[in-house]
Amino acid sequence: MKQDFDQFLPLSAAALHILLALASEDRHGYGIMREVARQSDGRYKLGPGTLYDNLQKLLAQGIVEERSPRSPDDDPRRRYYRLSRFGRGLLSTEIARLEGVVREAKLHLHIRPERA
Amino acid sequence: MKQDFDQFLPLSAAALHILLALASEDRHGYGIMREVARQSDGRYKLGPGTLYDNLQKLLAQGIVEERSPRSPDDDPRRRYYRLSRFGRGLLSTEIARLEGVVREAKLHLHIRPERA
DNA sequence: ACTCCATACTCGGATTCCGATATAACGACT
DNA sequence: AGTCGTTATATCGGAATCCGAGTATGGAGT
Repeated sequence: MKQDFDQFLPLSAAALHILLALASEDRHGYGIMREVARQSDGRYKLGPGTLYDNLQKLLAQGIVEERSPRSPDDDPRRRYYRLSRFGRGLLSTEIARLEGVVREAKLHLHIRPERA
Repeated sequence: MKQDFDQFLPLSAAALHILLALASEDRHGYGIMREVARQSDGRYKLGPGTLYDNLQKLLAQGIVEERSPRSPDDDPRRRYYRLSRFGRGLLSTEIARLEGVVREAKLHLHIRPERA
């Protein structure tokens, strides 16, 4: 039985980047912000409003889960999040969709070669 | 002189698909709707609200331009749009960004092979 | 003491989404 | 000529989303 990923797609830029940040490892909120900024070389920054709006929704949808802190010497303020199994499948599906978009675009954009 | 594409990125899903539809050829509004649905196999559909909101904004930003009808025997109701030079550059930049996202994601998602 | 950073979270205005609806011309058929 | 389904543009308004400013707190560095 196939899960209905489609009703969640396409992901917003914010949701996509949050899931992507969680794909490599479980992170707490502030860590997600830093990772998103890092992955985009500082070009895309998530503010706290967008982050928590999205996290709340992703939690409610079962795409992301909260996890208990790993070790007791960890900063106790931190709340950790991880991708659920469903979320991982969803992200994979979205990535496949984006590959299609990229492929389609390349057919119609003459990509100018980088200056050597 | 480098244009400041960054302030327009990331594109929303709607804007991205509209630009993508215009990358292959100039189209009128309704044609954009059909092309977007076609490219996504009917999974992503643009309603008129989203379409015209976006079109208006893209026109104001100089990303898309209006064009005169090609031939006099064309349906006179149609209003045609085309990607501006700037819009084409913007789309290219966004596609490059998305390729980075896809690459990053693949590092961390173990793609499970299709059932044989 | 003061400042900066890390961390979580709220609030509210602005923006965007998006379906319902309106309007009307076109094509095909009877 | 009339009817129906499709093509086509456009607006409206409520819902969803974005997103920066602000609040709060503790720890580290100077």
